[in-house]
Amino acid sequence: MERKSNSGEWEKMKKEISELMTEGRDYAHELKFQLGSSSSDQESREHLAKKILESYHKSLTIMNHPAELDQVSPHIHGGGSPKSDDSDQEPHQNIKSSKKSMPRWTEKVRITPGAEIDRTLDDGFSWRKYGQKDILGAKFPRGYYRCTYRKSQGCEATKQVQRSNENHQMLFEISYRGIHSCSQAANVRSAIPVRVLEPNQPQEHENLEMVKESLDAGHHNYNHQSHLHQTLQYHLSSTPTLESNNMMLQLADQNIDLFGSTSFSSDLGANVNYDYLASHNVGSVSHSTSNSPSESPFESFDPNNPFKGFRGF
DNA sequence: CGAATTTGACCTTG
DNA sequence: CAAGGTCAAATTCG
Repeated sequence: MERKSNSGEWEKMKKEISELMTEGRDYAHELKFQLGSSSSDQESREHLAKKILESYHKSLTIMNHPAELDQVSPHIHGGGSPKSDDSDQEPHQNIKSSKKSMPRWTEKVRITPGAEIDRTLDDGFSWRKYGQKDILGAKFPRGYYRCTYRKSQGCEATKQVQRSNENHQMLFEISYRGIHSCSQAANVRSAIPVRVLEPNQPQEHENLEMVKESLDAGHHNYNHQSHLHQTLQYHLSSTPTLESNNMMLQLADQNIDLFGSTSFSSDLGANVNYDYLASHNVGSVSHSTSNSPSESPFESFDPNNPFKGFRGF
């Protein structure tokens, strides 16, 4: 065998592949999510599939033709076209974890009237709102939140909360970015995306099921998924902070598996419908302040009742 | 009075 | 350039 070249080249290649694979994973996450969601169009799914294939292709190309590294693999970030090279001007150094590489995922939370919102929308983390923006085509503004402990503990986790256009029930799309590194991460159970399925799922997934299966076929190891989840919880409850963070990063890599089969039935009653993940929270910082904040479109459903005394875990 | 939110300006990105 | 994302001063909350 021919060792390709110096170790620098190898490292570079390794990094590129890693990024590509990460990108592919993220797209796969999104696709997986959309497959499980009733609201996603064929077009975006195809787009995602294309992106995934692209990632594979590039990775393979790099491995087979390391010389072309520079051309093949620009840079990856979610959502956009694979162009742009930030090799030139860098306004700000990304010494810290660049946002690009942060794990991202989205969940949808539906709330039917009568649900205990305050409790339902609380993922256990403390969030601090830092912005709100009107989004084109969206009826409600999008809220931007970051971890309360960003300053004190350098926790970079953020999330965006978007209420979907007027539906009968309130539907929120919550996008998370970054993993909590704050001390809260050790205490919050579901800092990791774990899918929660409702018993009465829509019969939407008929056509999708095939695609889904073909996806799953790639990593057909259903059984250890729940094991993974258990491992996670174990770590979360037994490990203070940073370790669990690493743990979660690893797990973030395995989300695809987790989504596949891990399922709970919430004992919250029929009011709550988790479309995706287990962790969520719609913006209202329910830990230190405001319970019935203002007339923000998010809290506008203001439950006159804080439901402070819900049963513990 | 300190902490959280609001909100318009400013920065980034496609 | 426009849409999205973030900053930060002013304001509100507890």
